[in-house]
Amino acid sequence: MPEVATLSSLKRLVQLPRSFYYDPPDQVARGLLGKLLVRPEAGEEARGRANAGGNHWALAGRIVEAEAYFGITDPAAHASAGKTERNFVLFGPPGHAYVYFIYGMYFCVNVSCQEEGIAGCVLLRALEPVVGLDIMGRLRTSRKGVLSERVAARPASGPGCLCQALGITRAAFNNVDFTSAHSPLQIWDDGFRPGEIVVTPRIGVHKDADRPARFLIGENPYVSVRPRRPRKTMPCPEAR
DNA sequence: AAGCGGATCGTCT
DNA sequence: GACGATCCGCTTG
Repeated sequence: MPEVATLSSLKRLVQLPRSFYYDPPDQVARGLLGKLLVRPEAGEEARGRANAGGNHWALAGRIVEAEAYFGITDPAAHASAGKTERNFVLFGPPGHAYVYFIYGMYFCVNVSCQEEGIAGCVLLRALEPVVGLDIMGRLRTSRKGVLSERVAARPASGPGCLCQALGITRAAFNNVDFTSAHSPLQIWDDGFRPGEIVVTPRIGVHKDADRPARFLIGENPYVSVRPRRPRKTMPCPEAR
């Protein structure tokens, strides 16, 4: 099912123009479902472990899950406290990559949207591999050289997994322009249109935890499968 | 199926 | 000095 194409075999590809990214985050998140996140000639820039596939390869995956973050008015958003050294990309022009480091170990990538000065964004949470499934597996291989069948089959299902599978780091990708023809990270439309779109609360979010802002393609096996957020522990009134 | 703890560190209080 | 827009492996039911 995955690995249906090489990059050059894909037809009718159109890189999303800047104008696509001016809409509000929830609208952009829906619009991104079904689009292709592409690293053209990824091997050119890859180093070390990331270069395991050789010198000339491309990676592409279909976006099947994304979350909307609503800028300074959204308590769950990184932009809620205003512009900082970390999140400045969100306040710039739309269609750029905001990459941040999380839990001391992982990266996550967002697509900035809305006009300059307005800090809306969309967190990319899961891809269906389309080009380079084998390379994605190598990039997901642990330091100990372990690559489970489960991970190899769904290497980009989760925001941290997605960045690892595509070799996305903050140093190399923060603030890159998705709309540039020469960008190392691009978003293309190949004509695919998702069927049913499902909306749920965002994953791992505690502030404004019930807001429906996570969008995914229904029935798609590559969406991240995560446990429901832990139930609040209720204090026992008898205990003192 | 769900819950936990460990790994690991930049960012902001 | 505490806390994540996470992931994985192990334990428990």
